[in-house]
Amino acid sequence: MGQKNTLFTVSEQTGYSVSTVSRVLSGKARKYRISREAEEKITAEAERLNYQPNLIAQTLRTQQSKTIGLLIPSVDNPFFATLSGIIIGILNAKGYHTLLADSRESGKDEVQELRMFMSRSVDGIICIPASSTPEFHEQVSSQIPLVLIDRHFKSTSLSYVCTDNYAGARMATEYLLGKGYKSILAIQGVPDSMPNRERVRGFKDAIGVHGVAFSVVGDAFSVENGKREVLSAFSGAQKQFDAIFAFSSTILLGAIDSLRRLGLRPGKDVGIISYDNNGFLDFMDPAVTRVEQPLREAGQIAVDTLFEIMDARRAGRPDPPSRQILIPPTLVVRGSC
Amino acid sequence: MGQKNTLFTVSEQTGYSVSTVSRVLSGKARKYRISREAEEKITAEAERLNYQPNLIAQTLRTQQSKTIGLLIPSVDNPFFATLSGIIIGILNAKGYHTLLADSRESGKDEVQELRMFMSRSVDGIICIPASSTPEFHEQVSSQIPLVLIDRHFKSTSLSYVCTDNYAGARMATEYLLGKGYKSILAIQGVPDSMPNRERVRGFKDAIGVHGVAFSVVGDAFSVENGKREVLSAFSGAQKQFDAIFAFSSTILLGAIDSLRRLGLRPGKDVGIISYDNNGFLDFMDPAVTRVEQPLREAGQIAVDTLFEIMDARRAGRPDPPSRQILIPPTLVVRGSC
DNA sequence: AAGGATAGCACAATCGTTTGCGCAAAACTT
DNA sequence: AAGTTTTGCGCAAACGATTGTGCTATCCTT
Repeated sequence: MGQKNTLFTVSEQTGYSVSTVSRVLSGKARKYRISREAEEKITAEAERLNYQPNLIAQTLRTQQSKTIGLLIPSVDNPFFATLSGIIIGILNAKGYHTLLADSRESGKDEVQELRMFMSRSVDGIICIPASSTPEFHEQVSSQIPLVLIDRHFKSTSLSYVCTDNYAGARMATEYLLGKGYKSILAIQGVPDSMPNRERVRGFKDAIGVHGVAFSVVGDAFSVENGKREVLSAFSGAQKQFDAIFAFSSTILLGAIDSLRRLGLRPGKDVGIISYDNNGFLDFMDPAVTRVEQPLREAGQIAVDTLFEIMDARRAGRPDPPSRQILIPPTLVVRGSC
Repeated sequence: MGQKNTLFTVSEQTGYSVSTVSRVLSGKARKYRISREAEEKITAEAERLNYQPNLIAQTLRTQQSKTIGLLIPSVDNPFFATLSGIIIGILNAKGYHTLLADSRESGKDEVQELRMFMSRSVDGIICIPASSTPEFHEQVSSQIPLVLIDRHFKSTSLSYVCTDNYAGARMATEYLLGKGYKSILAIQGVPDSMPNRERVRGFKDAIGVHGVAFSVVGDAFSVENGKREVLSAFSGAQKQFDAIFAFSSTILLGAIDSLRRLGLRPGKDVGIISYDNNGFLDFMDPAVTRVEQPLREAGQIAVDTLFEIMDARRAGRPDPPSRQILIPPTLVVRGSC
């Protein structure tokens, strides 16, 4: 049942042509002056056959797939997973479906996946970019509405909605400094990504004013990276730090793990502050002071922006002015520093 | 660039017919005896034009979309999100893309989404079912290869790969009992779902042997549910428990939150054990003893099983024998009980 | 009763690919 | 030189839907 029945089946069973059936079933009966009688017979038969339109054929014909492509740098990262979940939920509610792809933090893979989205005629794309330059995204955007989320590019007309990572990192760092910490280790994520660069900038600017010791290390938003960097920074005759700023909760976990291995108590021997929202952070030992980002709001704005572009293009209007939004994050104070 | 160029464009530019171009570009040049010369010219021109096949048209014609539908009960639940991530990763590596949908734990929505998958001509479906009966899934399965994961139905020929929830819950409960706890509160998730039922059964069977006090409450795999049930079980003149078995890590968080509100120390005043893997559980206060499920293995088996069915059907062979797998979970002992 | 208006529907092209079949020219046979 | 085989490619149908255009009854008008 289901997929087997096409307009043609209904057409055969009712004696009406495929075109008439199509018009009735897509709600255009009035517009095309189809008789009540025909309308009822056709609707009844479609019901009986459990007719479902073939979205593939529909897409080919109308160039509208009711599908949005969502491209993220890593499905494994809980931060991206959470954000994806939020976006998928919003899209579902709008009757859109989501094709989810993973660029594995690789610019090459990202281009691949974007090409794929185009081949699949997605109606729009939401992307957390992995590339360091916006050229390809801009090309894509000229064909398919595209908005960036979480990460953006320096000079581009692409619309984006991110959180203010500079402000967030600066706020976190100043909080640490206010607590009297004297040497701070920042463990960063993917160095080239805009949020990371902004966080580094915020961190350094905050430090700059006070002139305490610091170091920025690391290269990935992963648990492994957190482990590795803490091990190499705290073991042996290395320089020691009295506080750590983890740029993501995954990094945080790795860092804590290594601290414990080294016999250091996170939050006591070493102050801890982190980026990212995660329900678990409140239940850790100690609960982690952190910079939270309003993800739901960001997701909503991204979707809204995307749909505005889509609507405009469909109506033949010019794109709405590029919207580049930085949402302020929040410092959530707990007991880890 | 990109999407605009079709076989027809390349055909026009090279002077060869659309069919020849198609055969060359889909690697069937040899099979159809296309001359080297034609092949080279066409390939070069396609390259130059940056030709990308239109997957929608391809799907319509070949009935193969290279897309798998993944249906989960809730994108918000980190457990499902993690499992989804794993599956999407595996599929990506196989060159398949994933349409991710959310049934919101509703049988109605699930049917909707499955219909949608059929309309979209997905090549296969992986599903964590929300319905209580398998009828519709079986209907779908007769049209599109489908395997269940994490949850299954009582008597069905559908293939599934789940973890042994009975064994897991029994193991956890026996561990609690071994520790001397005398009254245990089990906070369950969605009552009708098979994993939940199995866990309840494992819990009760374990209890049965020892005859200690117990209660099974709750109705959702959510933080809220955990909060609510602990509040109502521990506040006022209510019966008190000396241990809690949370059927998911989300429930666990809620439970801990309420315990703390009530001035009870999780792991000290009340023993805690949980279901679910989650990197954060090791960093909580105290680290949580839990039943972990081998998700990566489960995902891999599900995908493999799905592809075997897909291969068989494509080759016109009968479906391979239904594969119903229960993977044993692991008890990870920490300090919370 | 002849003419125009309108209602009600079907024809056929189209979206971009794939593929069975067939046809012409070249190459080979005897 | 006539027939046979092979080479190299194009025609056209098909996948399932949408939609501009046009055709035929019926109806109204006078």
